[in-house]
Amino acid sequence: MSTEENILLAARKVFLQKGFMSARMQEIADEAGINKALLHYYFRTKEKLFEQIFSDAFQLIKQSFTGSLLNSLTFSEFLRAFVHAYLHLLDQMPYLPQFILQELNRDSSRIITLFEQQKVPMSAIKKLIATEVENGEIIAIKPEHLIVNIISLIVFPFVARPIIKTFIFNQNIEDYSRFNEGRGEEIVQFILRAIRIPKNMI
Amino acid sequence: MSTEENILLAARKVFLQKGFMSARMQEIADEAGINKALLHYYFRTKEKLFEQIFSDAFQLIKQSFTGSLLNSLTFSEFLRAFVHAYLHLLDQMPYLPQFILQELNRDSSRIITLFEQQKVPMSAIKKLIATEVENGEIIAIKPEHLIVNIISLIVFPFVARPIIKTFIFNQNIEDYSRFNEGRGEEIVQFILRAIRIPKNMI
DNA sequence: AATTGGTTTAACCAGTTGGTTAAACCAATC
DNA sequence: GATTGGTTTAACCAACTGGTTAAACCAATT
Repeated sequence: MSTEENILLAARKVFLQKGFMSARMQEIADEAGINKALLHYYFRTKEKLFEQIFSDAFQLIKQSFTGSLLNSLTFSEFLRAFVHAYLHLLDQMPYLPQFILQELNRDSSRIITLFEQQKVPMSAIKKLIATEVENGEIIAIKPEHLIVNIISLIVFPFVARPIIKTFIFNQNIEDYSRFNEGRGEEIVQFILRAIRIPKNMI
Repeated sequence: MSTEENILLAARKVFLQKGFMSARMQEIADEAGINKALLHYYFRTKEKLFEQIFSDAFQLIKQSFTGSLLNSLTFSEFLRAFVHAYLHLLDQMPYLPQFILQELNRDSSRIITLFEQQKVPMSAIKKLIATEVENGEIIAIKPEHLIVNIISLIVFPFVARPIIKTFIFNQNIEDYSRFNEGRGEEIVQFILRAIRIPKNMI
């Protein structure tokens, strides 16, 4: 592993857990097993190093979205693919959402740069949903609400992990991990029930 | 308004927007229209001032939960009351969730103190849900999942506001505020549809 | 008139941070 | 064997932070 990759790996770990403000260049150097001078030798400033970590992190999320979209013809196909792809990513990087949200709230002007760099095919999924509504496959729902609902159900439990662990599971780790195991299918079924056409054959 | 209240108001504004680490005592003093010396005269340290803001903030959330629970006999009553009470609170303090989550992720040991101070009647709502499941009023669902789902749908859009504004609404403020207006009933109906018993009278 | 308590001003301290620099070191390459 | 480039060490700087202090100020109270 090259020194540069080594630094990026260490920086990702520190930045994701601490955020930009609380992250310390010294800690990144320690984590990478090098010294601070060499850190600045590779990435001149903290800001430059952070930029790379941040845009890489966002791209990971984007990919789980676009990937699921490309491989799906129906909405329910997309839903199941996306939920599991996203959850799989978050299992490996549980600090990812809080990191992204924290930094976007800290400096919301950053999102403009991000928006131009990383084009997310939002109109495609909106269209897919709208079409299924028109065809009577799912109930009438605004695509924006449905999209927000999906992402909320997936992401929020990770952002609120400490609070859920404590106030809902009383710090019982077993109960909590059992909850997490079934979470994916629970989300999929919950959403499918909420948007299916009721069969009122009275 | 007393100086103390004045300081607390200013501190709340700054802490909620910036978080503990990024908040500056000087900025709080400026916001309160006083100087830094007087700030330390009232609240000896930054930590002490923060503690008060934080526990006050958490209490507000707790109250919208317990209040809705006390005034409801059925789950759907609780659901509608809670969703609207919570959203009403967040309309006034949109930075509240991100603040709480950020600080709990920064120092998760803080949550233990919080848990002992602020007892949240979680078992009551769990029981209410379990009873309705047994009585066949709603579909079989684990209370933990349902509770997490409710809170996710309410809170997440506030935490992810900049990202939703940009990637879903293309910075179109009108579309976004129209989305927010209908959000409360959208959440209620979405959940009710997801947990109702299907009437399969074939 | 004297006292009191909230308040301001301004300077200061110690600690930490991101960043820089110069010198030496060392292994691979030429 | 000389050169080169990555690397370390250690010291340093300027800026900023939370916090303290002493002195003066001022309005209300006694």
